[in-house]
Amino acid sequence: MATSPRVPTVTPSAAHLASIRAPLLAWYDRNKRDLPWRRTKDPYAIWLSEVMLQQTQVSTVIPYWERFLKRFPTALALASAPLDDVLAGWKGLGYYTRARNLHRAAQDIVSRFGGTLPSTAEQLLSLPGFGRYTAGAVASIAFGEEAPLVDGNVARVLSRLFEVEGLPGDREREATLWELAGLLVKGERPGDFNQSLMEHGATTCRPENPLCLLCPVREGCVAFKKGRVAELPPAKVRAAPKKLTLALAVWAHADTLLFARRADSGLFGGLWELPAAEVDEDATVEETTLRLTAALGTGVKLESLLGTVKRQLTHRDLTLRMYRVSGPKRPTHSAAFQELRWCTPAEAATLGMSTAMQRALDTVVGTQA
DNA sequence: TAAACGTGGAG
DNA sequence: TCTCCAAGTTT
Repeated sequence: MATSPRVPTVTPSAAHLASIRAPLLAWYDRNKRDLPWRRTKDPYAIWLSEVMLQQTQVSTVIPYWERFLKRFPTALALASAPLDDVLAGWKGLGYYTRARNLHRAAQDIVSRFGGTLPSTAEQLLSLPGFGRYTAGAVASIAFGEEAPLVDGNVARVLSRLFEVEGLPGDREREATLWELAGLLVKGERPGDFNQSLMEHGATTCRPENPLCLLCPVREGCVAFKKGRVAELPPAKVRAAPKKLTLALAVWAHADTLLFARRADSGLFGGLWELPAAEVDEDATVEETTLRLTAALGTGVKLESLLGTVKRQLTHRDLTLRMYRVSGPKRPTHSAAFQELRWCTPAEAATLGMSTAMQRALDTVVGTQA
């Protein structure tokens, strides 16, 4: 099948590339932040940092990274741990599929690579949770491969430096950015260079109010030259969050409450919760009773509304309604959940649980006290 | 391919 | 309070 040659949007000269690479690397050596994962050469620890940093801010990640590494110090330790423990270690970080993929990848690393991470981007790409970015990051930073990477920072920096047009997600734009990143990474210290690009984007070439006066590569920046820094790259269009209302069953027995583990896929996949059923925003008590009865597989009676928790997720406008419920027969399993368990709030605190659910739990436990 | 997937920090 | 978003991947 013939493929038409793609016309490059930009064709930077060797001089232009050189005017960026060396100054940026030198700037990085002088200005890089002292981050804990920059003090290690352990590929596993570096991989962990890259996964945690996906869509997550540095300051949030630091304590998680240190705690997780103590609990699961090697790929082998992680592979051997129960998924439940891994999710508990990820508790509160969000995007929980990352934790499940991390766990699966560790098991692949043990079974396919003898417990040691493979060293090339191409091999890493075959592991769960490794996309193009993470493969390039681990290959270059941990193993010194001249593998490019493009994250949000790099996309912004390169868009400005080379005046790359197009909206985030545009195919041709993405191809151009990866091509530029691939040209720039060739040379000494590819891992440090990749990090310099990201560090520059995070601290200087920021989305809003970039510090162009402090920029080490201002001379080579087409957007700066043309006064287009503020308009490149264009902001991404974001879909309005959809409403999701969940009725939560607060079923008390002795000093325990009923908890359920969600299905592995979808929102809060694999996490524990007060048993939840989706309801209409304006659902009646009868409708809510039916939904919770169906979810638990046994008849329940709604005693009272104990409270409501609202959370804003990126794509969801989440409302949690906590209902005290009772019933003639206490369930121990249900088709709607992977597992049911009666445990005390203290025991529940050690389970993998979303922050949203933790808030709901704190609310009802406070209500009962 | 567009949509789904969490959270807390910053302005 | 509210909007935007931060070192992306998966389906």
